[in-house]
Amino acid sequence: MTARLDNARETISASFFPIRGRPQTLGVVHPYACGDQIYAEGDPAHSFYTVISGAVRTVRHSPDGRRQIGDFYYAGDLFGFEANEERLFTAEAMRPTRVRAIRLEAATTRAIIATARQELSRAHEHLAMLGRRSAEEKVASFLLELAREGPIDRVALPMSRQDMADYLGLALETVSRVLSRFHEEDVIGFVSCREFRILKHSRLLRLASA
Amino acid sequence: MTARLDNARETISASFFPIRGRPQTLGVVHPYACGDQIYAEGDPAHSFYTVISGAVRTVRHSPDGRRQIGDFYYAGDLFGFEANEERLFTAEAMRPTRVRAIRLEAATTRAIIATARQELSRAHEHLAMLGRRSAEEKVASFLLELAREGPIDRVALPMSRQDMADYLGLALETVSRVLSRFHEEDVIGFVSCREFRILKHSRLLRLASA
DNA sequence: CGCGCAGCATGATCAAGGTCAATTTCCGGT
DNA sequence: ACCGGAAATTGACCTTGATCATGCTGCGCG
Repeated sequence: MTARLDNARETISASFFPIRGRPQTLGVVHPYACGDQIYAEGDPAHSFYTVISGAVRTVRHSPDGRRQIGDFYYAGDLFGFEANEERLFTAEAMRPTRVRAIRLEAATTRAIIATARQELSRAHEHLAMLGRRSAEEKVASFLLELAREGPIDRVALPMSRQDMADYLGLALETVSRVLSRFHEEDVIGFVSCREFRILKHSRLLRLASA
Repeated sequence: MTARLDNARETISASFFPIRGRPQTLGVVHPYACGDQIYAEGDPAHSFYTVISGAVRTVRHSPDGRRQIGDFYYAGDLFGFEANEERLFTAEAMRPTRVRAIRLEAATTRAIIATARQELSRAHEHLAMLGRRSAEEKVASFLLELAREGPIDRVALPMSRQDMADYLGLALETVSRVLSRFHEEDVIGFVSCREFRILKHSRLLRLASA
């Protein structure tokens, strides 16, 4: 999310992941196919996870079927630290994904705090994103967020329009329309509908106005 | 930051929470008048806090002046645990308030995790509140939330309509209108404009449909 | 005791974005 | 290469809630 977060991530990796070839003794690796549940809302929360490869989303359904996405997680990200005994969100693989599950009892306090920090940081960013902002602003900052690491051309959109919509609190069609408008105005270009490049970075920044 | 937390772990032993009547020696008590800043966006985050009495809100301003409220905190609540080195929100007293500040180095790991968990839990609740919900649903669940502890009649609204609006991602006028409608339909009754009672609890629950 | 101000309520208007519906495009499987 | 279904785009229309404007109410204070 932020540079600081990136730092945090590296710090964690340093302390928690294999250091200089030391064997990875902690945690169990699980593979998931696209769409598989990693855990479900209501499950007991005994572990947290690191994404080895692939992509994960956390979702929550309201009784009337509306969907809210908590966050998206990619390789290197930590997820699944819950504030409560039970899961509040369901975690699903968005494509073939490998994660390492770390039981809370087995984890170091330091790793737990690091995970909590990252989750909190993400939640706060997401909060700021949802409050009183226009569809254009939401989509623009979302695209910029995606493009943070990696080159500005050929940024992947690992999620569907529906996922983006449920993350941003918009309708699928609105997301699509805003993307089309950005394309129209050559702010972004589409390689395919799941991959874009930023053509006018400063313009996009202005549109996001975060 | 990580280094500091690490230190904290070693510094442990002095348990922060009152365990079996042992006096709380840790932390410094600060009094604030209504409107005072406890900390500001951008400040270094070296402490977290417990509310002794009064009420606190955390706020964030976007460049164009829009305001987003992170959360409201009352007596007994913990707040001010940041995922980053710097404060992302400003904390302000909403009326005469006393807080206890605990420096991170002085805090136990346990207290830090407890704070992080509470903050994360609140952020997630708030997230679910902001995504794709109608004004009525937002206001209804907010009122129910306020009434959670304490009796159903005479629930205090410690914040202004503007604060409620900035918390829910609505305009002040919308909040006012929805409250009026609830009043109209005898779902709630107003003692004064800052104090209400729930008349039709089940109806309010249905309106919230969380 | 009334003045003045801040907070709240309410009314009229309008635009952003949601909804419904029809195509079109993208892909994977045979 | 072709087909079929899912995902994405696009259009027409309508609802929700924002905005602007005005009036009301409670309350601190000279």
